[in-house]
Amino acid sequence: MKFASSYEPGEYESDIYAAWEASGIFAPTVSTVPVDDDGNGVDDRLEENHPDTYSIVMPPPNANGNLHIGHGLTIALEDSLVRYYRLRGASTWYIPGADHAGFETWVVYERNLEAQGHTRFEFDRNELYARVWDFVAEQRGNMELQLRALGASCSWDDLTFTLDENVIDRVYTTFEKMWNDGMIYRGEKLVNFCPKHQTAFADIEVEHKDEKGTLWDIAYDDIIVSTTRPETLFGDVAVAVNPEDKRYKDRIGKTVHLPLTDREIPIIADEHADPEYGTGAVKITPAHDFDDFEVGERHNLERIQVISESGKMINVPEKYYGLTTAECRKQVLKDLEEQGLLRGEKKIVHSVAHCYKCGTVLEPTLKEQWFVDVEKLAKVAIEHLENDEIKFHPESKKKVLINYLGNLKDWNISRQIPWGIAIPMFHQVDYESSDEPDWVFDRRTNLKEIEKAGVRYVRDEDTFDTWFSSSHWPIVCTDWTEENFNPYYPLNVMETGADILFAWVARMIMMGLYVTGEVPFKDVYLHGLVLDAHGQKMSKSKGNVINPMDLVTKYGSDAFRLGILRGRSAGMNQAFSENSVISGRNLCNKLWNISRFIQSLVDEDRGEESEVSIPKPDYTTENMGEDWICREINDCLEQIEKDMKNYRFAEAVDALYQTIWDKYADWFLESQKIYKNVPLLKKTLETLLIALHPFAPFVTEAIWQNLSWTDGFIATAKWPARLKYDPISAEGFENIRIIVSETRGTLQALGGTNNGKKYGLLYDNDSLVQDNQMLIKVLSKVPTINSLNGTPRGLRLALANHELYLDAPEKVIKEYKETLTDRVLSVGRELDALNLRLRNPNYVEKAPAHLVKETQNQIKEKEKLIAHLKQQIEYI
RNA sequence: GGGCGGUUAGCUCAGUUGGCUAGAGCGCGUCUUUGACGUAGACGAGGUCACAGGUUCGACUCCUGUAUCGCCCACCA
Repeated sequence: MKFASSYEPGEYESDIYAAWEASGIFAPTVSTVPVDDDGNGVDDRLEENHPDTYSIVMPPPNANGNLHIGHGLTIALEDSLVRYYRLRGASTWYIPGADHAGFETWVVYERNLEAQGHTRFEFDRNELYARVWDFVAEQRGNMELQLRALGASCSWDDLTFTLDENVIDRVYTTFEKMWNDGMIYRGEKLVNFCPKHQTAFADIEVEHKDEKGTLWDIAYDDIIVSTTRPETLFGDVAVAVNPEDKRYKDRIGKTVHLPLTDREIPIIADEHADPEYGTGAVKITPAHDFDDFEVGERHNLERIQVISESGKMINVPEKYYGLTTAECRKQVLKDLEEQGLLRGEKKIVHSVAHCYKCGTVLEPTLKEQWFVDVEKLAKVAIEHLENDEIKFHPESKKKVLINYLGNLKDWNISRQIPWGIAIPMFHQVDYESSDEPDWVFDRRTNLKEIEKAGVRYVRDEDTFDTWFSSSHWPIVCTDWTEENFNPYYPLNVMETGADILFAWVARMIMMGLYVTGEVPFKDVYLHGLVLDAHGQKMSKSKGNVINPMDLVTKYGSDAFRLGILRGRSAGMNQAFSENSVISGRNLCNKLWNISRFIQSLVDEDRGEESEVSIPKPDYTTENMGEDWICREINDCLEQIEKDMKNYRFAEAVDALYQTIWDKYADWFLESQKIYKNVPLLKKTLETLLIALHPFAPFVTEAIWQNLSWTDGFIATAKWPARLKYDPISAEGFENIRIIVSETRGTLQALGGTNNGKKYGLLYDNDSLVQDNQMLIKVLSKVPTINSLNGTPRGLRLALANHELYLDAPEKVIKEYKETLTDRVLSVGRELDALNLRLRNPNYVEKAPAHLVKETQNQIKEKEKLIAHLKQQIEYI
């Protein structure tokens, strides 16, 4: 037997994936190389007769890491789209990637290095780069196996690593263009610097946390300033007061004595000083505070660096030299206290910048770095966004993004870590010796030193911010070039986490427009965070992390995918629990058993068929149940098509659950236990399997391979066309469903056990019941169904339009009287509400006619029902 | 301070131009060895749609306000 009594995903999944991969079906069918079939020199794909393309790039997971739950969601979403469009006949290109994860990987590597008793300073940059490369190569591969286990139908030959040559080439080309366009500049600015990791960060990488701190009041002569960082006073170059502040008006332009030193510093007027806060006077330290830096710019003040990159005091009186900032603060406070200059302290809560990786407090540090002037980039991006060239899901994120771009500051792209793409800039060694520029662009970053026009240049040691290269992702993955038309660019959709809207999506849009002149993708779908079952953020410290691979092993890949897609909508953080995966597993098993059952009917049927080979008969519908299921399946297909277009994954999955389980299995298949229509069973099963395949690729393929009549892979099947059926007959089946449900419900309500076995059904003068008596009997599990000849007897079922009785004894019926009375009351209330609505002249006048008519019909039905119920009560 | 989002059943969530008796999954209760499936089937209980106003014939849906939870950005000497 091919079909075991339950579906065991572990027995099928890896073989199925291997078969898919070996057959090459994940590769796109339309190439990126121009095609000129008719020799007219024009790429023929520009015309309409070629298949559609569908392209999507995977946000590259860390090359040497493992997949976490967010990746699981990413793959479930993206692969469902890709498989769906593949079934719809598009040339799909799902491009996998691997991220060198510059900083992340570096942190892990440096930790290893330190564990072995080494430090980064023992090696030069090239050596370190080579060592990390080997480290990553050793660890690599895990995540790729995990992507396969999740069923990702990506084109493995096209896997792009963020340090691949073509990526670096493209990044250098862009950088060169920007350099020539004057958009790159080297500036000494304050940067967020992590003293532990010895690198700077972009604003976006900084994590702000509220912390308790102290605000000290210090006397600078007669002016009291407030500060949370007394140790930086050695870097003070001014005291600022608000120009409107009357208290200090006549002091502006004068000087005060800087405590603990012999320096005089000026009192300046600047809006930055808030008269309401503290004493209204602020010390200005341009080298160690972002606001002060700007004040310094405005007033052309000196920048005195008093904290080194390793966090030690420099350029300070000898007493303080070499102390850590914490030690220095203590000493300064002590000395001020002794001199009577410390005038007060207050506990406050303020937000402090931390390294998002190690939690160390970031030190604003003066550094020479490469910056991208983002003004033009942001402006162009905003124009295209406002022009609606990219559709966002959820829609609201577009506004958020435009708002962000409107306030963007210049982008620091220098990082002081060796693991990354080297910045292709070289500076002159001997500045005096030539008129050549100080800095030159050159791609030969494998060299430390180059010579140009007889001048020696040395390479900048820094590497690019990863987001600078990542922002090229749609361009590099699709092999976009300046020369050729590329049918895969722009991407159809960019699917990624809402948390990197600014860091990644914003930059891809700016870079895509800058490099290609086009937006890099047509749609953006952003998913929220996967939270634990109680809506809490997953974290190692809380111990509530769910590993997707554990769930795949336990319940199967399909179960995981179905489970994580359910109840999820774009942009929303959503809780996730094992329960939803269990429910997915159950659906897979259900479908498996449906298929097993149908295969057994097909096997039986074959024996009875004549041996003469006649053309394969198409299916036809022969009764109401068959017409009905065709209608329901068609509705389901329509729903899925609409949902996929709008990225409503959960709704599509829901529609499939309901159709397969509540309709196909519970009603149609049950009815087929009496009337078998094997061609239709085959056709409908195929349809449902294909429709579910994007979401549950493995079980549908496993079934497809086990069925006796199907060919090829379901993964490359054709999306089903609508089924043919008789709509009037289909609607008729709804009556049967009402009759059966009412019968079942009444049997349960009668009290006692196993009533279904005890009481038969009687009908009077009802052709629908007469024509379908077998079906009604079997579905409602009554022992008999007969025409009532003569006086009605038993319990009349509460159906407005059908004369149907349960042949129960009087005693049982009497006990049911109360239930009937309750029912009359409740139907009565519904009737009152309907009547009220209809008695409102405004409703009758203004509501659409079909609604009014519907209300009238409902009233008729309810009235009839009440009459029947009352009649029954009296009869008892 | 600016912005965004949530508040619907015990839990997690749907509810798409305002219109059938507000739905699903899980959980809960009762019953059931039925031509596949107990990872199942049948039936059922459970909701003042956060609150207060407003618009409308009609509001979970639109508007205003309040409460509450959460996120993002900026600022915090």
